[in-house]
Amino acid sequence: MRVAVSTRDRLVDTARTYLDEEGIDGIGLREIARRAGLSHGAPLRHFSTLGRLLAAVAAEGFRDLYASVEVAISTVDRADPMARLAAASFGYVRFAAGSPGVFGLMFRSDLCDTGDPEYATEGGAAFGQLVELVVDAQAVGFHPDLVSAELAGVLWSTMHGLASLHLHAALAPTTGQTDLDALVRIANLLAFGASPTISKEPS
Amino acid sequence: MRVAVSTRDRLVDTARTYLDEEGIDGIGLREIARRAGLSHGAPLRHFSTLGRLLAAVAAEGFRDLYASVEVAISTVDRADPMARLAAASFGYVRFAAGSPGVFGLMFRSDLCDTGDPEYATEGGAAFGQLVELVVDAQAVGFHPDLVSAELAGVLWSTMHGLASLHLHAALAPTTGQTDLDALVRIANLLAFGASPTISKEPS
DNA sequence: TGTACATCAGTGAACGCGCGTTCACTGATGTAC
DNA sequence: TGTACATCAGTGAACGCGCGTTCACTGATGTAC
Repeated sequence: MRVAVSTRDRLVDTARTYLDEEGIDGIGLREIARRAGLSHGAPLRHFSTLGRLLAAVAAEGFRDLYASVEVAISTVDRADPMARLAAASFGYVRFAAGSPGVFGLMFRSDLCDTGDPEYATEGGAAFGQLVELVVDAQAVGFHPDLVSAELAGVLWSTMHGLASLHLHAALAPTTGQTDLDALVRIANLLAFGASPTISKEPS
Repeated sequence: MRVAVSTRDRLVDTARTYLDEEGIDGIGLREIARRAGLSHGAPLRHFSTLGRLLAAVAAEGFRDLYASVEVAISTVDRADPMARLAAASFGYVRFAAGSPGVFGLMFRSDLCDTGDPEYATEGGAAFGQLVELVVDAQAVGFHPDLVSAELAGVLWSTMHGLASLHLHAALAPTTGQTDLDALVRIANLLAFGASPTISKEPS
């Protein structure tokens, strides 16, 4: 079933597809318009600048990241905060692995207009989701003395670093053909002493 | 004392200074030449392409990263592998904080010609340095069952993520005015259960 | 129901920009004899 | 010591490119009366 969709949404969708298929390199107003079957000036009827368009794409990415973490969390025991936190790690890197181009864009402040309110809102929501998980974990004894946001920042950084370096293939030549999930399992082991059940992949 | 230096080295130096002062955005052959007081075509007498020049800059960056880690390590007990590993984390982020532009460039494969042998050599050396530290730590009981290169990859990723997100100011708005060393201390606490002495900054 | 007007998405030509790279050249330096 | 030649770093004009953005326009749609 095809749904009638606004040109605006189609532009964002086209950009997302381009990014994940071709990478971030050739992204631009003209290329997006070309792929959407529009004249090269058309996107500016919907976004005042390229930076705004890309910010909308990135915001959509943060929404997907949020959803990916939700999916991962839903596969483990709701009453086990540590398991949820460990699952969130998998959710994070799976999003990055599944949408490498968008993931790469989301943290490129030279491309996205980070002043866009939607960008800030969605980015904040994704981080807030992790902070909540951390707070719950602290309530059951996981480093309750640390500032939640800082602890969340460190966990986020670990997943972010794993995903970034893996996607840039910076780790592959030195660590071999290691898959990302295996590295996340190690990261969880270091941070949480994660149990085997936690490190299992959700189906 | 000023030392006579080759134009080639001056170009690399000029690029490094530009990157750390102005960021990665306006980098290019013409800008580097301008700052070095040369005509815009001159750099091509020393580097066949811009990508090669930037690869040389990045290679120099890896050498500095290596040195920064060495400095950090030298401040702790040589006979304590865990302390050395924890100190290495500080060395990593200090390099990134001190040379944010070069650090940003080093992992931009769209800008650096990563086929450059010097780039690969120096990058490999920096990672190898960390692997050696990990091997020593494993010898005294730190997750001896894990593959050294994978464990090193996870630790590298954590520091890389912290440095990247911090420099992009992605963490600042949500975690507050947190300084980088504080986050590294938390990361070390999670990974190593680091003692206060380890988390102290080398002077 | 019909007419006049406003709105606005989309078009396509044009502008101005800075880029990486090429090219023919100049001029200084080093080398062979 | 002097001459002829080769080398090569550096110059500056030029090429061709694709970019983001502007602008006057067309044509379809919606609205007021």
